[in-house]
Amino acid sequence: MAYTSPGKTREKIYDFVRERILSGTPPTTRDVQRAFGFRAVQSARQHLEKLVFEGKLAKVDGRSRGYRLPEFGKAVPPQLIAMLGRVQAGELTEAMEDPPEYIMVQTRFDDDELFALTVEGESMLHAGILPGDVVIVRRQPTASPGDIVVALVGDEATVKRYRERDGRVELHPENEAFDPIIPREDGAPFSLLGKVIEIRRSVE
Amino acid sequence: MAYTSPGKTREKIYDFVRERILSGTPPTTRDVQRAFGFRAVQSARQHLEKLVFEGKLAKVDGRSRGYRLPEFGKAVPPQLIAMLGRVQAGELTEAMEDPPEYIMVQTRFDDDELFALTVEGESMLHAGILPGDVVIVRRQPTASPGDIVVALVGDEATVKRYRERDGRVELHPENEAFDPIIPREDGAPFSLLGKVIEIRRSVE
DNA sequence: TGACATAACAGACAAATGTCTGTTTTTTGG
DNA sequence: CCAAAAAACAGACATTTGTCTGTTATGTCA
Repeated sequence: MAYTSPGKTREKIYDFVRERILSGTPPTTRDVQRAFGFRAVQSARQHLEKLVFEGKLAKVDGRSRGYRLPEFGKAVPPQLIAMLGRVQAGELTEAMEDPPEYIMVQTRFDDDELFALTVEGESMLHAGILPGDVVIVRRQPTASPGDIVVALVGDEATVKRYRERDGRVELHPENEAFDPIIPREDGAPFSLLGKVIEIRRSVE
Repeated sequence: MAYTSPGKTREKIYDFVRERILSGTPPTTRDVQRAFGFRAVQSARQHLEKLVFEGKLAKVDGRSRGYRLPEFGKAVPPQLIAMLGRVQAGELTEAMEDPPEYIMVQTRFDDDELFALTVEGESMLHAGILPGDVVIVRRQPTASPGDIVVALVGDEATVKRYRERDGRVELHPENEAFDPIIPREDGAPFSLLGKVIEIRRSVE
């Protein structure tokens, strides 16, 4: 490879490695070599080791594809969580799609206490939650008044604002066209699935 | 390792591998061997290959740590994009925070044509965009009527609905309390920064 | 019980990958 | 221009990892 001014190529290598780590497969030393057209492995290795020395990359010695992003030590690591779909027999199951879909989130919660769901209906319009929005939910059996929660009412998953009134749970829509759900009153089986911690909308 | 009934161990291996892939480092055959206490590499390999055959895992032959989640072949790779902050001298610059903040997105667009921004104000309330929401924006100099765009009006970045009327550009809020902005009329310098492609809200 | 499929083991080779020593070329900065 | 630093190259060895052939043990099911 042609000679470049100090740091120039290193920066590109950093970008390349970062990209690869984020996409799920850290590169091997020779991956980097090939990607940059080095004629010697050592050229790639030198840059990589320097990046580690500078603290811009971390590394597990001796293991293949051992480069990591250091900031993930302290910062919130990205996690993939499953998109859940239909409601079946009283519980949410993975969507029908054969390849189950995942979305990437960054939270301090553990990924197995999280799931995501596509919102149907306009009952939370005034809370800024529209049909088609994806909500990311943390599984928890209880909630605090004011929380936006996902609950199973009958065999339908629904997103509502959690309230308490006279010691009873109430699920409030945020749209005048809908009525509050007062679980024990209308006899529908009720269970709290979790609390909404993030909302996403794609508008391409 | 003790003998187990058919499929039993295989299922656990699948969970193990999936976990490892999701957490960023696919395991090696011998990682699996060790994790399950097999005394032969082939034991692990046999299970892994069968999982691939069943379609539950995908694999890049010959490469180290070559196991993948099958759905990931086509999925969009995640990217980190910069959170932009204040408006300075007519253009958006990176927020003051020393460690520049990044957020992870998955889109088909290139990461250097994307940026993210925190929404201030309630002018897009009825479009489900609240103060504090993060919008992910694709830089583009033009837009189509109906798009939600980010524009620089004066020296303030603003999120509005893009409209055209009599061949003139209009920026419409979605909240009666605000008035449309008709750029060339009130003489304020105007430039279109880009189009909003995603909205995110954290509600922890 | 016996035939068959599956699970697990043994040992080895080959390819990929990490690592090393030393040299040459180019850039940088005074 | 010169010395020092950085970049790139060359070639090799060691370890890790993928892969293979064949064998033994255990579970399944009629």
